[in-house]
Amino acid sequence: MPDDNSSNFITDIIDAHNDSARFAGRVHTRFPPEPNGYLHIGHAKSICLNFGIAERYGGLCNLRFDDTNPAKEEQEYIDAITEDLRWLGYQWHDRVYFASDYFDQLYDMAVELIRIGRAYVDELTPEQIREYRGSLTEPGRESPYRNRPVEENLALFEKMRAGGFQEGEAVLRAKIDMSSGNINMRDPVMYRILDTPHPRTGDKWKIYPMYDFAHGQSDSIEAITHSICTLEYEDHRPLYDWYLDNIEIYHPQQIEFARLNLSHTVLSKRKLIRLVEEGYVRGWDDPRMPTIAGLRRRGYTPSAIRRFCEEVGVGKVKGVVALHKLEYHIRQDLNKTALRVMAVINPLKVVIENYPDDQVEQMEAINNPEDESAGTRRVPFSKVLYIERDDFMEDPPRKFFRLAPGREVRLRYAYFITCKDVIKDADGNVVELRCAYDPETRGGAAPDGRRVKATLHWVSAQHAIKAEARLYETLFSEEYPENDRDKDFTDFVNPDSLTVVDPIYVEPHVKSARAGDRFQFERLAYFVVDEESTAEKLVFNRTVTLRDQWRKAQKRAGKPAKRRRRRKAPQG
RNA sequence: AGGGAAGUAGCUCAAUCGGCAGAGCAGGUGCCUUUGGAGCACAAGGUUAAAGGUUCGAGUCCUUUCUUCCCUGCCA
Repeated sequence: MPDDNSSNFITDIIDAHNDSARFAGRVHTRFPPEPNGYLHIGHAKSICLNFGIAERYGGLCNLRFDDTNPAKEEQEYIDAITEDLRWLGYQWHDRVYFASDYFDQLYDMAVELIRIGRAYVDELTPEQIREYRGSLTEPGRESPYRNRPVEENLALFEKMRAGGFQEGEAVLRAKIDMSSGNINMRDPVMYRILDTPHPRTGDKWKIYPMYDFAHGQSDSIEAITHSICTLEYEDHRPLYDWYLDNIEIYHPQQIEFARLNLSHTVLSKRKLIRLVEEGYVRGWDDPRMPTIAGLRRRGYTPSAIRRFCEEVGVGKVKGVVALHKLEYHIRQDLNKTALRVMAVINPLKVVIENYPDDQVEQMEAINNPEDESAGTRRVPFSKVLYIERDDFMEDPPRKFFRLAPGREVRLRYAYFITCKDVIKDADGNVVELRCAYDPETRGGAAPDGRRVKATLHWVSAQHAIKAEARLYETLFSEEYPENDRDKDFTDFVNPDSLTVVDPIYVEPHVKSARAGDRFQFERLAYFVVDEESTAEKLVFNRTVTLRDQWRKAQKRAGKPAKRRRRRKAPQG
């Protein structure tokens, strides 16, 4: 956000560069996704950082797809990433680039390194290359092909390009230092042979540059000033610098920061793709996924995600941010903007005995107490209602202030009612409440000034519309599903991460809601209309529950909130 | 003595040139309420990983130690 004035170690570096005029005061960043998966909340941090810094300094931020490995990359991902970025609200105008746009230039740079004796074609097998590389504590050995004459290397590299080798038969390597403590400097591979068509260049190339040989030069070509990446590239910076220095082209500054980790989920593409392919979720945009597409479908807003990213900040310390911090921001946002509506998820029938059989009243309700301009609506009230089953206890504990036999409570925007009788089935389950209302309390206030301790939400049984609710819990039951070395993270997938309740009963006002509309079901949670909704039936995704101090109080008292246990969806 | 990096409140981050260690969230207490779930107020929370040194003064500078993380793809 442009109004974010907080400094961090990256802005300190940029300020120093500006003071020394290293980049003549320019600030130009880039967001470089590889199109091999969907964007997730961790990418959002990088996006906010790169675009945010450009904005802050009046600079630019490019979108660049890092598409150097056609074996893994697909057009589907390019499209999805573009859509997610737009949804988050960032602008790159016409500055969308592809590393593959630079394949010709990269090839020329490679030829140049061969010419000056700093690159060679190696015909060791992949296994041999691994052996020759040495280990973390032992130096590597030089390849027998390392000192071929320039002309031979030139000819061989041309043969690689022309398809004269099979995959794995030859690579182009930089000639650096096989005894370096930094393994990335032990003659890294620059080009490998891949007989795979590329989504953008088709069959033109048989050889593809490695990340290290493509990224820095792409930054250079685009005149990037600050190339911000994650911590695992710290070891690559000497190589980033080496290529630029030896090719002798404009030299941006690579800066590494700690990627985002979030509790109760995983944020690596490799793991997310497993969740999708192994069927733990319904797809990349499953509302339980930490992907941008999943969060969008879950009902998250771009501004909540952006504020979250601003709040977690940027540093070099690896840590895990608690999921509740993300939830805090979406509640904060939705509290100000979501329309309030009444809905009953787990119904208990209430009959108002002294209310006229066929009477229907339209009660005026406030759409959003946080936003007067949202106006009011009318909610039908009649003799037979549903309230939330959790809002009644036959034998309530001391601090339970809701409905109980003989007790009076308020029905929101309607009347005070008193529970007169409890009707049970043969098994002793409560199936219906017989209540009396006080006609003097219409609208919810008593002329005699008497007060009630609770206000309940309700719907009129004959007017309520039926809908489906998808209640989500965390995707993983463990806070850190990746930290058990003996178990696979999928062992910790939460079996209760999705509970479908069908039907729930919603006040008729929402009948015309459309996919993407967000509501607060009062006293329960925020919900968003899912794209699978039809004209006949709305489907609601629970974005996040309201903060629940009753449940918290129960925990504190050491009594599990028995009546609040998640119930199974009714049949049907 | 393989290379690289990081240690400040429960979590995520601040702390200008060396000058009284702060904030948000979580947790706590209380107030209020026609959402008991909104809102508000208050308090608490620290041997700045440790030891030593320089200094009138060290989270910050120097030395040593400890802990944790990353690196042996023809992935990015």
